[in-house]
Amino acid sequence: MGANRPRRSAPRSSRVVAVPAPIARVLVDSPLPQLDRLFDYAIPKSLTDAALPGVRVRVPLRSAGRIADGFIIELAPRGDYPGPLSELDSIVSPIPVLTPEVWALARRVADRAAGSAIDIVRLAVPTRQVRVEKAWLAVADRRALTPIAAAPIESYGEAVIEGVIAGNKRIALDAIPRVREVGADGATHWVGDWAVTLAAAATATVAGGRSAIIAVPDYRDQEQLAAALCAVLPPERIVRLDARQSNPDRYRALLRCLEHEALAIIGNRSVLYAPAPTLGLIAVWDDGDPLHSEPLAPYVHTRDAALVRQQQQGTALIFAGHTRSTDVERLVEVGHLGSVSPERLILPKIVPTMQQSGGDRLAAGARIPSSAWSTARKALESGPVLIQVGRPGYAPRLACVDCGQTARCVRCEGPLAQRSARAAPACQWCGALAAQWRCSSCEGSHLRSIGFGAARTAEDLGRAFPGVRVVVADGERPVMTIGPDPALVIATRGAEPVADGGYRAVLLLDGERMVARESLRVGEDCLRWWSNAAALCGPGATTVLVGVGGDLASALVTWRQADYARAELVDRHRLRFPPAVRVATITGTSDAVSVAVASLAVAPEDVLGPVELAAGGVRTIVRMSYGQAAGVAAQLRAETIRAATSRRSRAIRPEATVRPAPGLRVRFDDVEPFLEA
DNA sequence: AGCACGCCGACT
DNA sequence: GTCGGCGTGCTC
Repeated sequence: MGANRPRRSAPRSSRVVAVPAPIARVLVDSPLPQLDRLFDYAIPKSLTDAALPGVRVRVPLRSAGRIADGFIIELAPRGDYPGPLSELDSIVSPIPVLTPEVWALARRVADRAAGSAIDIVRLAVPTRQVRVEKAWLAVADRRALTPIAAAPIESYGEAVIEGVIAGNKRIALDAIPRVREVGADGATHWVGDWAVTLAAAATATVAGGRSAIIAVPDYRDQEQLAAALCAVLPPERIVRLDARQSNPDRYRALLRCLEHEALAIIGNRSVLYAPAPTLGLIAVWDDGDPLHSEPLAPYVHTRDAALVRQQQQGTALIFAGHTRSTDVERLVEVGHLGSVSPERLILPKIVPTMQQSGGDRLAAGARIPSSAWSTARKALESGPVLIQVGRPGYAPRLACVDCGQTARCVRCEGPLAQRSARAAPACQWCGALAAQWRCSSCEGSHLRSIGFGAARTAEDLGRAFPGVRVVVADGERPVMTIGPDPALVIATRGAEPVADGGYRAVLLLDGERMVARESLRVGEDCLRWWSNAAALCGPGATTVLVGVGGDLASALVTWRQADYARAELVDRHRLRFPPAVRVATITGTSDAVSVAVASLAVAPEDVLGPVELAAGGVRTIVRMSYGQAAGVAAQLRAETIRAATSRRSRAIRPEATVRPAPGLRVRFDDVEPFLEA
């Protein structure tokens, strides 16, 4: 940028002197990796006033033969492009919706992930809504908002969290496992204590004249946080910004973020890309939840976006949770994050129960030991009881009566399951009803169910506790809250409602099955699911963990999740597994992948693969140290562009048997396929 | 992605 | 002689 400064110093009477016609550098909205850079455009006279950095524009793009969308990133007196410049076609809206901070974040985050900045910008900036914009512009007088008074943040020692915020420190924060009642506008809500703490932290930030961004994994968490915030901040200080909103709502929220007064901005993962007036705090709740991992390219995790933005803007940073992800533990160990725990430990009462049950003859009895039964029975006298199960539906798996083989769809080989007691068995992949099912190995035609889904558990428990209300909460039928009256709440992990006053007891079922799952993160995930459920207990309530022993059970019982993460990380270091190392998953045509991998400066033992993919093409996983990652990402980006521009790969094999997706795809830090490699 | 430019075979 | 095939490369 310095090279493009005007040559002459500005004359005194600037109005009469012709300024050299400035050019606009534009980020074009195109999915093509080779267009992920700035293009210079001349600014026509009619647009000089409105052509400001951050505005959405339309520009001609020769080869696409059309007008493309884009954003002015910067203005310069002259460009370095030697050819003749095209002119900006038009300015979509005069509002600079892409702020310099968000642009810098998008660029850096995309570079780290070997992806396109525009893919991040698209998450950051919703499309323009004319009506919303007009309404916003019509509010001419933006009166100063009333100042906010900070209340002390409880339970973490005097001024500890306030010090973190004021000193722009970075910490991992252990949340307190209990529920609290918060009141706003006469109504009261029960929320996790974590929401109260983060709301208080946001308030302290806003009171200091700075904004706070808080990212939560899902809508249920967002509702809790919103309720806690409403109790301590006026509504004009709170902005919600998430993917679930309609586009007009998102645009309205974005415009509010462009105002100048400090705000508390909450939402799910993409909230990290919100513009924020003087950002002072970034907080992430439960960073181990997979919902924090962005499913769209370039697949940037909330945690990474938070770390980059913290570094760029020098804000305070809080990763809060009941458990500690190995990723956050690693950051604590390298000294990037401090660690803050509650002043006084509040431990939920947790009892592990290795299997073998009392003699209840009901089906559910087979997996609920008698001690858990009696805990539930007693607790149901005074309030709601939570039963956490592993799977939704009725029968999560079906098998052939005759040979025991898992029943599979005749069309696509997907596993069959039963949604409810009366539903016909159907394929879990393609949804086809298995009407004329025949066992593929023994020709049998009768099915039996394997395992228990939430609906089946509900049915059995309802029979065991006649007259008690039974509520099923899962991904399909979400339940946010439960009243204080006795009820059996059967919820799949992660879908547990918050109960008024907390649950009187919590039963964690199917643990054995959850632990048996093949995944790098099973341990972390299970501990997180169980801890989050146990944290919903009311005072004195008992959590029973059924059928699991060992390190996981003792980490839960002693409530020492950080110790578990530490031990887990030692193993990951020994095995060179993430997050001890970073990994890049490279997929594409066999040629493109092997050329790309060969160009990387990594040791041969860190190249895992290639493996053939069913969809065609191959996949190779490359692991690297954190120090190597920037170089590897840059190289993979160059290879992606090369694969996208040279068409030889397609021409060489016109009659290939399976047609793989053209080009090269790169994804960083996707741990799921790691074990298969 | 689209679209123009460019360098070799059948054509009025 | 030239019309047009698609392989190659660029997009301010």
